Amino acid sequence: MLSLKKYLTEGLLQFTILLSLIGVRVDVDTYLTSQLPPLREIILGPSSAYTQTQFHNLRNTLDGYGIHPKSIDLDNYFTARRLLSQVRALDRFQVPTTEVNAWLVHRDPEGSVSGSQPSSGLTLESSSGLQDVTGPDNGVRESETEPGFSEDLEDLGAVAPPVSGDLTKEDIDLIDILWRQDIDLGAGREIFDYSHRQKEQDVDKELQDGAEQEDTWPSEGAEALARNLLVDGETGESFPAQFPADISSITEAVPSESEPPGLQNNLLSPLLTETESPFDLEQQWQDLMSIMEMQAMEVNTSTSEILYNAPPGDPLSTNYSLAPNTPINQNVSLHQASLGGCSQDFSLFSPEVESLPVASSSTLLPLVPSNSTSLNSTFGSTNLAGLFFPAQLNSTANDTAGPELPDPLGGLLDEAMLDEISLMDLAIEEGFNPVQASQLEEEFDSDSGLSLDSSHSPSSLSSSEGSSSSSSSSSSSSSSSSTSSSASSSFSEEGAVGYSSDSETLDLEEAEGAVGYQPEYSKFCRMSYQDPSQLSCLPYLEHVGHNHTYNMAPSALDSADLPPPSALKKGSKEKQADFLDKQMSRDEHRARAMKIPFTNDKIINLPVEEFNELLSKYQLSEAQLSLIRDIRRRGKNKMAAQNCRKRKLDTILNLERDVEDLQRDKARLLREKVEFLRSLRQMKQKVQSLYQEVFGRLRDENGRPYSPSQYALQYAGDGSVLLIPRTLADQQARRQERKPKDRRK
DNA sequence: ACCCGATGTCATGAA
DNA sequence: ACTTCATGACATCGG
Repeated sequence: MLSLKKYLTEGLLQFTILLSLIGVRVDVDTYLTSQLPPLREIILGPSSAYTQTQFHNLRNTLDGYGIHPKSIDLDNYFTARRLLSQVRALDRFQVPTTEVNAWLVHRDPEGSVSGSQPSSGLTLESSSGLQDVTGPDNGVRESETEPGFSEDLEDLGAVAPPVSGDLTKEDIDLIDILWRQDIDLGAGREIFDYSHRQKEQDVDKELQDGAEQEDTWPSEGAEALARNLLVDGETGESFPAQFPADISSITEAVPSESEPPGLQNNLLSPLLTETESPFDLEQQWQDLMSIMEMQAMEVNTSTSEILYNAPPGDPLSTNYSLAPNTPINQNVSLHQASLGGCSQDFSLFSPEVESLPVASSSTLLPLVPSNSTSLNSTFGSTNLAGLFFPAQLNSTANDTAGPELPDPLGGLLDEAMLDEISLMDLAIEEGFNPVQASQLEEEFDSDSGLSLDSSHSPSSLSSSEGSSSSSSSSSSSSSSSSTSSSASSSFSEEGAVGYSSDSETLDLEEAEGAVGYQPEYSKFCRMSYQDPSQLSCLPYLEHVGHNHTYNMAPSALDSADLPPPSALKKGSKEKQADFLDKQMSRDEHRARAMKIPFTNDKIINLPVEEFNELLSKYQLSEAQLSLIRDIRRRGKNKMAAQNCRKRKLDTILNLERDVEDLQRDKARLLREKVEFLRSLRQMKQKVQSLYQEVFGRLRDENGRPYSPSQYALQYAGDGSVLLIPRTLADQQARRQERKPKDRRK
């Protein structure tokens, strides 16, 4: 029952958290499931975590709403999906190690492949590790995961110092921080702004240095983050600069590397593949589109200059500029980049808009490569990547698309994202109240703590009761189990209290770490163990029974059962003797006064039949019989009371544990949410960059670039990409923006 | 003297 | 009807 209850509660909690993480959007599953396994493997590489996901279920639900396998969102999608799977797994049972492994596997390939994203990979891993911490092995996990996390943070250049490894602590702080972040992150614009600015500031320099990027990124990324953050408030409207900057940065970065085409492919392909946003793809896309549109509107002038007027020295810039001229492989690249999934989300454009751009080849001309059939075909197939890739690159891009998941751009973005995340994490951790963490830990170990305390308290008593040692083993074992339940079990089941020294040693050994965590527990344990009635409960322990203690008192009873005084410890001996004398239950005294021929233990613990037989053997007066019955009643009630109290304690302890577990799970889920948001940001950034590239390559009939202020790209539900006037785009963007907000409310 | 925790006891209800 | 158990309430005891 308890397990089931716990399971349900945890499941509900996790589910709730999951919903919140997803942004209360249930369609996450659809996104996740929509993805094709092979793609996943290609992109992410083999990972146990991914393999376990069930595609078929989700696919069914997709029905035309699915994400294109090659869509840019795949990466985010997979991550989200992985997270979901993990979350779900949590409901059933928590296998920390597996989770951690999954993260590592997933991220390593990216980091390694994309030199530009080392930090991101690290952060992801670390975050995942932290998240995974939950579970029975908390301590171990924490220890294991945290180092990585801290490292990641350092790599990222995170300002905040690594927090202690305590998950609980982190979890607590994380929750608050994450929630705040959610609010902040919820807005897609911020992300974009951030990404743009980063690109502007950092990408240019860092991208150029292929190998150096990794090293430089963390610090710069952090700076960029800071800048972005500052700007974010404003960014809703300050996009203009970003647009050009991004493109320029990309162009520059590509040339910097030895092989521009390869780089481009890497960049594009990874971007496309990596982005997987299972959850709020629609929303994300909408936000992205709106942002992009806004940016285009505002920035177009500047962007156009930057994009089209790339620095002469930059090969990339030249390539890009040329790219429009060479429509060749755009299709291919586009397929890789596959925006199809996105296109659905971008349903913003009305049929009108679509018709316009499509109809007018002039507007779309740049997009429509000679090779490519129509824009719709290329884009519809979900490939915007082609647009981004130069013709030269395109060929390579196609081949490499799968393996090259990590792209320079993605890496850059990821890093930037990671920086933010790391900062967030740090903040969270910092926010984490050490006291709380310590408390959590103590609570965690409280069980063991109980066992220890129990052992101690009994020890003093044990001296008095040498004979009880036999029972002690059982009691000790139960206490040693360390869980409150165990303690309870010892009471209820055996009723015998472990007074023997053995029990103490065992408890100590087993409960080592937990010692002294919570005095309360110790008290509880002691209470439970102490009671003599427990001993008396067992017939075979009668001689040792709780009455037994009274018997032991030298003066008190003349019963032969009493253990030799020698057995008692000297110090405790007298003490106990006095105690026993005084304590000698009133019933004991009364029984003695009434000259009852048998021990109270027997009176209390004998089965009814035997008890009746016993009574029948003696000629007892009414007063004696009455007393005996009262003794029996009181004795039993005493044990019952003890059991009841023990039960209460157990329930309380269990509840505490459950609370701790739930808190841990919550913290982990929040962490996962952060990571998910991170991936979402990355995706958005990638999409934005792609958008910029595509738009930048568009040329009108005269071969001149379109003005971002006048035109914008629209993603149709069918996967096609249309070039439409700004006014229309803005209108559509506004419409879509409203919907998501309304949903949330 | 007072408080508090532990324990015992009683009354009551349920099984 | 009797016994046992569970539990709230109260009393007691010792620190």
